[in-house]
Amino acid sequence: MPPTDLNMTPGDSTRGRILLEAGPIFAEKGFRATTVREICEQAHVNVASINYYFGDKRQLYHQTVVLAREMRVEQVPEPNWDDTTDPQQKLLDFITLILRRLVAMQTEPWQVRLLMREILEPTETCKHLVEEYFRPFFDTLCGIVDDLVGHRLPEPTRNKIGFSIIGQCLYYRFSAEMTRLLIEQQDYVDQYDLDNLAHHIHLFSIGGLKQYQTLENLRPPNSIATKQ
Amino acid sequence: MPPTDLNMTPGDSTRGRILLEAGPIFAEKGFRATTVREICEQAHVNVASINYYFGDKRQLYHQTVVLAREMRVEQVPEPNWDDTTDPQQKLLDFITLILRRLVAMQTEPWQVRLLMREILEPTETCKHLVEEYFRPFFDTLCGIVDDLVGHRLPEPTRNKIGFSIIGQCLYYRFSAEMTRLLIEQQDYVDQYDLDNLAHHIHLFSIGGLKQYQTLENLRPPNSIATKQ
DNA sequence: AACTGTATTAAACACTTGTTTAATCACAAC
DNA sequence: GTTGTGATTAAACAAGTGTTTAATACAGTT
Repeated sequence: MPPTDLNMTPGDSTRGRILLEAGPIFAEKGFRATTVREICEQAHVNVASINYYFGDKRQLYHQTVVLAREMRVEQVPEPNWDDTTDPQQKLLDFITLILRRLVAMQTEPWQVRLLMREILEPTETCKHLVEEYFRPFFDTLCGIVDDLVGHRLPEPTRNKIGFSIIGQCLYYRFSAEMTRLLIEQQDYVDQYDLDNLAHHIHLFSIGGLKQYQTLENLRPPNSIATKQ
Repeated sequence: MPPTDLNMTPGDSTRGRILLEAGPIFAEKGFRATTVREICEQAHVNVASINYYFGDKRQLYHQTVVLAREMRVEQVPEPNWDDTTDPQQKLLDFITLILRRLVAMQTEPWQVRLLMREILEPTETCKHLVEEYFRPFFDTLCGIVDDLVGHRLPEPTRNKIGFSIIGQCLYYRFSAEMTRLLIEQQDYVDQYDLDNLAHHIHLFSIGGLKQYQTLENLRPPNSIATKQ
């Protein structure tokens, strides 16, 4: 029976080497388009090794996604807050955390690409990802929103505010390549760095949140007039 | 030489039938994972027909993307405004237009899936898409933002506001499947219908825009304090 | 009826895919 | 030294890929 390499630094063993070489390739080309032969060539192992260590290609993919999440959490740790931390500061920190960990401006680590693939086209692996990672992440954001609004919002409303904040951030990951076609290349480098973007999204979101601080905006949308 | 079917209703001819059957399959599985044999089987044509009519698989794909855009514009026409239309109403109409045409809540027409693929992983076809479709679309939004803010913003700032609005909308397309894993299935059906979402995004964005109506927030982010 | 150019077809081609097999290697235990 | 066990290998396998070819069918024209 092949070894499982739990709690070991990948890269030392043959199994770990496969994992670390497979990750970037899966991230770049997706599960289907990636060939086991390319992975094995990169890792300098025989084509049979993948089936020997992981059973099949699918289980290897699953393991790379799990590893990607673990590495990303370690690479970009959460900010440490205490009871006195200002909610506005918390929001800015949180936006910065998303941009750093999941958007990764300019650069694009393979771990990020892989996780984005799971958001866009979830496989079985994504359920694991949501429960272990995204849900606690989102709950943290909802807590900050509650503090900033100052009173209890209906859950769907609070969720939508959360999605508005996350959506602004993730735009720069999902639409990055198209955005580069849309605006001046030089502007993109100069004006869309991490701090600049975090500042804008924070400012814009604080404004959006203010709309929900007054109770009058909480009524449901009664007969919105839209054409067609 | 095979016919080109310009200005013809697809579906009548063999060529048109291939195009209409290829679209949904490319949308569902992507270019690479789609096989010409599956397309030909669906369209009840011989495997050689694709090469006969389109040259190769790639050119067929390009034509399906162009067709998808044309159909989507026709299916969801732009609202008609005049000089007296309120900018706030314009913004709501525009948000509704994005949600209808590009996000398509609940349902997911193959044309939308195909266009999203081009945003996420642009091929050569995307350049054509940006110039013919996305750029004028985005310019319209920027015009509305200008009207609402009331004074001239630096272009990168105005663009970022535009991206904040579009980002909130596209979130519900890109992260739709993951969001369904995150929140109650029933809530998603009840609380995230098109009008409800348009209302929230409109309200939230109006708040965000107000932050830029006062000139004081226009200074660059000077030394934002973020951990790590 | 013969010709012409387009449309369609079955079959073959050359190549890549994930997986399996059986042989070989390395190395510790006895 | 022999044995045994896990690691690694080259080779083969079976299925699927996009594309090409050469033959055939079918109109419309002369």
